[in-house]
Parts: sequence; C-alpha cells; structure tokens
Amino acid sequence: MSEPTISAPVPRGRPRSERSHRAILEAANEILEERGFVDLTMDEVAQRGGVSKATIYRWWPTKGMLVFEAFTANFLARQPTPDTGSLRGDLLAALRSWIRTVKGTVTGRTLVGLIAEVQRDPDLAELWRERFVTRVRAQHRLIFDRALGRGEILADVDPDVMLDLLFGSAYHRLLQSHLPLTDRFAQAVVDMMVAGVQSGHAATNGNGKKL
Amino acid sequence: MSEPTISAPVPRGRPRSERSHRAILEAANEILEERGFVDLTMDEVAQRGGVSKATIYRWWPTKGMLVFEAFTANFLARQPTPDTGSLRGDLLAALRSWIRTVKGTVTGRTLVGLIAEVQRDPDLAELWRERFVTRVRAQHRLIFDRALGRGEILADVDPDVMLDLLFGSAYHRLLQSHLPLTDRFAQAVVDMMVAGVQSGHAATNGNGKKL
DNA sequence: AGAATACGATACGTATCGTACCGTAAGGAC
DNA sequence: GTCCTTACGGTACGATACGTATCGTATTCT
Repeated sequence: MSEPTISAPVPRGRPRSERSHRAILEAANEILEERGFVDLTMDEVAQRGGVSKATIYRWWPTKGMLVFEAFTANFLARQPTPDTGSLRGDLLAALRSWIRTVKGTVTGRTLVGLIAEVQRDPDLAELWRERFVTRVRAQHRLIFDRALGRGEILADVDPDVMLDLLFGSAYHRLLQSHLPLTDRFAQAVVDMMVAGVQSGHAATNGNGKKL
Repeated sequence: MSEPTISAPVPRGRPRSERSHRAILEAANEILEERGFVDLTMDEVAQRGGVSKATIYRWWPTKGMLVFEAFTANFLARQPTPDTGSLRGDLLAALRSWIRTVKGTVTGRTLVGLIAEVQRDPDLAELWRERFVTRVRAQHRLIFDRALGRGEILADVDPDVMLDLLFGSAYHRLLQSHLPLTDRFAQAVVDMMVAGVQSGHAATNGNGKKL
C-alpha cells in the first residue's frame, strides 16, 4: 500500500469527525423519507444532524451531491443479479427487483428527484454517470454474459441496447407516470425481449432484415 | 379559452392583448434557444417581451406552464407518423423523427428541462401527461393499428408496452447520457421489437407469419 | 358615463442555495 | 508542553429568482 513516489497522505490537523459525517447522511435520509428531494433543505440537514452548514459544504459541494451519496449505497444494495439459470429468469428478476425498489417507495421518489437534478447540474450529471449508471449497468451486463455462455443468445446481441430496452421502458413509466409499473408490464417487456433475441439475429447492430 | 357551457361568452372589459400573448411566447422561445430552461427567468421574459410580469402570471401560473406551452406546439408538429407500409418502417420512421428532433437541439434541451421540472411540480405533471404524453402516444398508437390491419402483429400485442420499449429506451439515453442516440441504436431497437412480435408472442396461437 | 377587465411598472415577500467569518476543538510535529 | 494545521458549530450574509401585491392607466362593452 505504501507508495514512495506519491506524497504520503500524512493527516495533519484535526481529523474529520466520523460522527458528523454519519449524522449528516442520516439526517439527509430521514428528511428524504419525510419530504423528498425537492423539499429537503440544507439548513434542516444541518439542524437535525446537529452540525453546521459549513461542515456539510466542506465535504459535499452541492445538495445534489449529498443526496446522491445518501441514496446510492442504499439503492445499489437492492439490485442483485442472481443467476436464475435462464435469460428470461435473469431479466425478470432484475426488472422485478428494480420495480420493487422504486415503486411507491422513498427510494423511488429520491431516484426521480435525483434524475431531475442531474438534468440541471452538469457536475452532478458526471458523477451520476460514473458512479451510478455505469456501475449498475456493469452489474446487469453479467446477465448477457451468462446467456451467451449458455448459448441462449448470439454474440451479435448488443447488451447495451438490451439494457436500454429493459430499464429504459421501466424508467419511462416511472418518470412519465402514464401507466403503472405492474408485474404484467415486467413480464410483457421480458417476453418481448426474449422472443426478439431468440428469433435469430435481432438486436444486432442494425442490419435489420425483412422477413 | 372557449367556453362550451351555457354561459354566453360575452367578453366584458378590456380584451386580452393578443400582441402581448405572442410576445411572451416568442420571448420565452428565444431565451430557451440561448440559455435553456434552467437559466430562463421570468423577469427576462417580461423585459424582452415588453410586458409586465403581472401579465405573464395572469395567464400562466408558473414558469413550467409557460415553457410547456412554448414548447409543445413546436414539438408535436415534428412528430409525424407516416404510413411507410410496414411495421418496421413505421417504427423506424417514428424513432428517427424523434431522435432528429431532440438530438443536439434546443428542442431536446427544453424537453429535458421540462421533464425535470415535471418531477418537481405536480400541477405541471398533470398537464404534461394530459396534454403531451397522452397526445403523442395516441398519435403513435396508429402504427400498431395499421400493423394489426396488415396482419403483421397479433391482437395480443400490447401497444403500450411497445411504445414504452420504443421511446422508453430512447428517452433513457437522452436523460442518462450514457450512450449516444445513433441511427444504429434506432435500428437495433426496432429490429429487436419487430423480431419480438413476429416470433415469440405468436407461440400461443402458433400462427406466426412471414411477409 | 360607468363598469369590468387587462395592461405596464415596480416594489416586495419568500425561499433556499451556497459563502464568509468567528472563536474553539482536536490531533500531529518538535 | 507548545505550536501548527485542519475541522468543527454557530451564524450572519450575499445572491438569485420565483411568485404576489399595488397602482395608475388603457380598452372595451353596456
């Protein structure tokens, strides 16, 4: 671990208070549960956490960044990608986990609020892509690695397009609220995708042939 | 605007200034082009339109509502659903039109800003669903009516799920910015969907067809 | 003429983000 | 044990921008 070339990070001065760190994140999560992203104010986080706003802003540059951290670990822990033995089972399990996590939950409301904030804050957008989207997608891409290993799909199936179909349609319903995120919806999406890849050369890179 | 009820629409007092009405919408569109939704301020709309803020707020209750109106007509006019003669052609045309409208354009940035605002303002969300989402989807649902008439799909194909797959995946890339909205992407999505409806779901009846 | 409504100008209230500054606390270096 | 460095709580403040309120004026119908 010790790198002689890089300056040794010898901590000087008063160390960061781990207690305040936790208190801030816990207060943020509490307020998110009660009022959601929009109505969470930094003043209240400070007050309820028993810390000063200066301390918050010393470690998190914006409200978005703070909520991002309070949210991410919680969310990621709830998105497993178990090996069910089939592509259809894996896709359905992943989508059902996601729906269970976000539908009618604090986590879902916070996710929506963060996605909205990401559209307004370029710095947060970069963090969002690198520390959330990329991470979740890498995890879910295992589903297609396994399906390829089983011989269920061909190598020309683009996992990125598959992920966009699977979760894009779900995020769509979450954000537009035009229709509910039912289990019937999940099954229909997965059935359509499985039928698509099993028909031969679908979801390739766009050399669509006419049947 | 027009009252279909029994009350005779006899206008009393000074009529609404159509000139101010237009000036407000035009100023809003100009600022949206230059700076986007977040950095559009109501004070500047008033100043540039040569009107008072009171006049704006007399007709639009919030900034979101104003921008919604300035945006909607413009967007809807660019989303035709031409009959290309095949399901694949119709889907591809619709998705390509959408991508052309939003990718790297002011309209796309405004769309993103509005979707973000919709997540923060319940009143705007209702308007958004009723006057935008519902309208666009009704228009695009014609694609599946025609496909059904041609015998390309079975009656058990759910048009709502199909629309969520088609546009959900596209909105996903627009909002998450993890991957670009290429034409290759559009083709892959459409190929996948066409393959899905033509093979898998027909399993119940066993009369999958080829054209 | 008078009632009703819209208009422009402008000041104001409110909310909330993020920063500045203070005196103090907690560690390491010597 | 003293000095230096950094973090802390408390709080005031600046900045921005939404949306409201008020006022005198303008325009139309009755």
